[in-house]
Amino acid sequence: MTDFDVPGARLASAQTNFNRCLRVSLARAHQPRFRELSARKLFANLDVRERQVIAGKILLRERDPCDALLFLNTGWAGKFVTTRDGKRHVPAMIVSGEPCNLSALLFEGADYGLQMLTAGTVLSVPLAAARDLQARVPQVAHAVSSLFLMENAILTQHTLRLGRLPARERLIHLLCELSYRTGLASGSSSRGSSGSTPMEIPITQEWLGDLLGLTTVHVNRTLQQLRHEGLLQSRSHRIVVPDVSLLHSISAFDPSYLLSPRVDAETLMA
Amino acid sequence: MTDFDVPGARLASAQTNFNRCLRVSLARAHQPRFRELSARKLFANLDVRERQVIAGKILLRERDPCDALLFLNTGWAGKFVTTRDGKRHVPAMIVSGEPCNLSALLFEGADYGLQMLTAGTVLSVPLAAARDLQARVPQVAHAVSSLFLMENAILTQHTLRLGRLPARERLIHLLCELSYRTGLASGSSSRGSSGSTPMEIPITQEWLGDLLGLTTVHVNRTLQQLRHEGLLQSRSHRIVVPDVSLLHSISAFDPSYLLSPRVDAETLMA
DNA sequence: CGGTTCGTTGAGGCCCATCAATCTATGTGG
DNA sequence: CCACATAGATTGATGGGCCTCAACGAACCG
Repeated sequence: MTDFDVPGARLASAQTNFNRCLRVSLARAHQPRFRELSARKLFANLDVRERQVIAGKILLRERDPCDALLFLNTGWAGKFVTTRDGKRHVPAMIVSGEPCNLSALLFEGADYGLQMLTAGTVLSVPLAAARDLQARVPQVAHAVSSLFLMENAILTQHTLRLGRLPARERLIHLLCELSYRTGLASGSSSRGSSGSTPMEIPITQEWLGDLLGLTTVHVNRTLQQLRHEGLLQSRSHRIVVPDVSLLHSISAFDPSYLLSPRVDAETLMA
Repeated sequence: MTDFDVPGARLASAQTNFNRCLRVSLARAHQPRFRELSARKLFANLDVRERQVIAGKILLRERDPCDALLFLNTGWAGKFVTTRDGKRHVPAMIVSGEPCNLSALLFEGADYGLQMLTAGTVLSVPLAAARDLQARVPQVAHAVSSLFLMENAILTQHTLRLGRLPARERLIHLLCELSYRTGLASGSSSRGSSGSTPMEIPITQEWLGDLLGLTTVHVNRTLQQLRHEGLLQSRSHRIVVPDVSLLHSISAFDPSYLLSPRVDAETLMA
């Protein structure tokens, strides 16, 4: 159950990875200006640490105070809360490149826990420094708002899934969203050819259930159904979607909430 | 279906009402410094308009562009989205004093519609001016982030309701949240005495269903159950909770996500 | 007073939860 | 190298919460 700072040579790249995370997050929020802005100017003096963590590692306990802003550099993680009757609820997944505890910037103590689903690496920025930057640099403040907005859009869609979709559609809709968040949207196959776009999600059926408001038993049966339809395969700890575009074609998934044109940061900063 | 700018004498108070809305929003987000900061200094030159609107008025249509930042001054409103199969989903309610379309600050076009549940008044700030302010004044940027965070926390709790609670608890939990958001928390009876705290919510059972992921039929039956338990009365368009503290006592509702101490703005602005 | 919206009630059925057992994969220690 | 432990996946039986369809009553409004 140990994890450790990445030593030596890899430490030098912590700063680089942090910038990459910010670029990923902000590019996803369509703030193109930040791709260049952030890297050199804004975060040059930050004390970014990179940590390797094992699968199952709890990065943050519910209601624990926290003195760092975390980004997930590689791997998969999830937020969780424990209800009074002992059940677990998962309000959100976190994929690589996304911020983990944005609320820490404004809120003392997270209202959720944070656990790794896989092994991976986590970047951390001292909270005081991050807050200072947010307060002093308008571009940073704007970037923070953009990230909050993205989380809001994702949460809003999640309420739609939970409130309005039956299990099968709930699952498909989630998989579609994750395909976009991991950058594997159907049309954007990196090769120009018309090859299928595979996606692999390292998640247990228990996590899926807690995320989708279903029991593991029903998640299992729903997965079987989708397996029989040829939409996915599932092994232990793992769901494989051989062709993401197939999912998109049958789900009428509208990714605009993840992609819509935002106000260009440039016009705001002028 | 007409609505109009408030003429003459009342127009003069638009600015005042806007400041009140900001104070309400930010005080709720525990940013005490803003109570004084915002009123005179920050928003002095904004062209705030106040509009009276009738019940049922659609303030914003889904996917419509929008050129104003809206605050709900008085009355009740709700966000809604229409699913592909024609059903309506309600991701959030808006009570007086809360921002309506925060996302407009960063996002071209809302991804939800906005409708009044009651008659009321709406304050609007030209979007360009609001964005300018957000970009130039760190305090405003920080305030915006605070408001996003508050929405975020409310959405997160909503996913817990939808994903983990049965109809009865879902409804009670919602009522508890609304009691806090309207400032009618059980303990905070304005008179020091131990009188009961009543709350009145002007909402139809159809809206409740679309908000809680239930059918109107089942909302109706659940309300009947709570009525028989003496927890509430419901008339047409209206739910009355005679004693909010009763609800709180049976629901184990934890309002910390609405109340927890935030980072004081003062320390950030120093 | 007629139309429209909202609320209410009943019958029937399905989706999904619950309970419980079995199976598999993985890892661990003797 | 095997017995054992553990976590996750799978399967079946049963039941209940909530949906669906449909009709009627009640309140509101022009």
